[in-house]
Amino acid sequence: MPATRKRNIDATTEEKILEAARKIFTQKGYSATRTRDIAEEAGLNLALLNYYFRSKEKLFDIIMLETLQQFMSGVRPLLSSESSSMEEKITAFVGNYIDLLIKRPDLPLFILSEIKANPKKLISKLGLKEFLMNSHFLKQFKEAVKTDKIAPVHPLHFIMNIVALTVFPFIGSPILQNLGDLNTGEFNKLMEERKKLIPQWIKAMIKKT
Amino acid sequence: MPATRKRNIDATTEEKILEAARKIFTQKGYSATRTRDIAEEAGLNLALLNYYFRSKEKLFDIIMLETLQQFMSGVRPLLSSESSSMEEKITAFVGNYIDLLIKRPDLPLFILSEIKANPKKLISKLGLKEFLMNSHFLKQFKEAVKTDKIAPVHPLHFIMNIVALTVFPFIGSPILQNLGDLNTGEFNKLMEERKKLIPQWIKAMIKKT
DNA sequence: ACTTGATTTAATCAAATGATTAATTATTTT
DNA sequence: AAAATAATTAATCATTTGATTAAATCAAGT
Repeated sequence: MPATRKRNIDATTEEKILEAARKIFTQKGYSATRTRDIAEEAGLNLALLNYYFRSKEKLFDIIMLETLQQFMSGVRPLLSSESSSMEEKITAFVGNYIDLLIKRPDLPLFILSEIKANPKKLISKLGLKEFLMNSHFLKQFKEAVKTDKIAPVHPLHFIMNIVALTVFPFIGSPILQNLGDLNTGEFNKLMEERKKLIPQWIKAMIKKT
Repeated sequence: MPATRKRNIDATTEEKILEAARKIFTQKGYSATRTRDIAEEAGLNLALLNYYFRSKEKLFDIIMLETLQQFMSGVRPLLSSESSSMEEKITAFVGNYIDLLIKRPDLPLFILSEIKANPKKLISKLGLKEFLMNSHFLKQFKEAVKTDKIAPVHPLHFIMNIVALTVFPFIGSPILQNLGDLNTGEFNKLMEERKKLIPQWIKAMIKKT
């Protein structure tokens, strides 16, 4: 019964497994990771994975839930705020995500691949829809369209564009780094630049012509 | 020896295998597809895969090469043309890709996932670098920066942005369709809109402020 | 019709892989 | 210290999976 174990010194076996699973799963995806890879990465006996987490799938579910929450947690309060302008929200959103993605660049491809493999199971766990639909951010956008301050397009275009400009470079980084002869440090410097640039670009895009 | 076989009526077993492999590989990726899935999809005995293509990996290599070529073929002549303006090239590029991706929406995630799993093997086969670096398109961009017609940013930002706005919606479509309560037809209609919108947006983005 | 070679099938193999077991070691409780 | 419980290990299972084999079927040339 690992759930109520006694020994609990140092970072614990359980945490080692989670850490290794996090690394391997996000790196290779569910199908391509072998439980043995995780055990080896953690420096532990294979049987311990099942002792602590019952199965590969259960372990994966934990990692995936945790990952989705991490991916959403930063953005919720940020887009809900009633006291910030739409532009401020965009700047905060972009800055927040680029910081996260510089630290964990393989999150987007991991999440999108697994959602494609299992949309029903995962999309609800993202909980994006319920949240975004009622967000102050969306209200501000619709209001700006209504009062003729910005060009009228489907809100989804607007959201797609912000996310695309922010997230896509990390999904395409192997190609893009190769294309620009950039090492990871140089690439990240470009991403840092985008924190300022994307809000400016978005602003220019939505301006009425 | 399938290479010099006699019988060759109807679309041939070989083509059936390729068709099935194309479908399953692009749908699930290399690791998650079982050779048995392909055989079943093709309605053929499993042993035929190896009879015709030697191994799962060799079959995959054929599909992947074909896919990368399809992904690049349209764009090469288009960005090389000496007789079109930069704006015209962007419009042609976006239109070309959105048409392709409406037909084959899972190409981008497939390609990007497999490149991540095996960058060395695949990036060279894309052959993007050699091509883009010498393209008329890039020359036009640099010239426009130099003559102060557009805002000076790293060319990679510019390329990222065009590709991101065009391709990302298809990568994120499960989430985006859910978010907007759209069926595939409605989603595609939005993508059609983007053929006109993206060039306008790009134009606005690069305008000097 | 017969022979030859290509194609197809059913059966099977060997390795990989997720999972379990039984024994061992370590820690906590009494 | 002894007993009880928890954690760990090595060995093994059962299934899946990519691949092969040997026999059967089919088409074309003679």
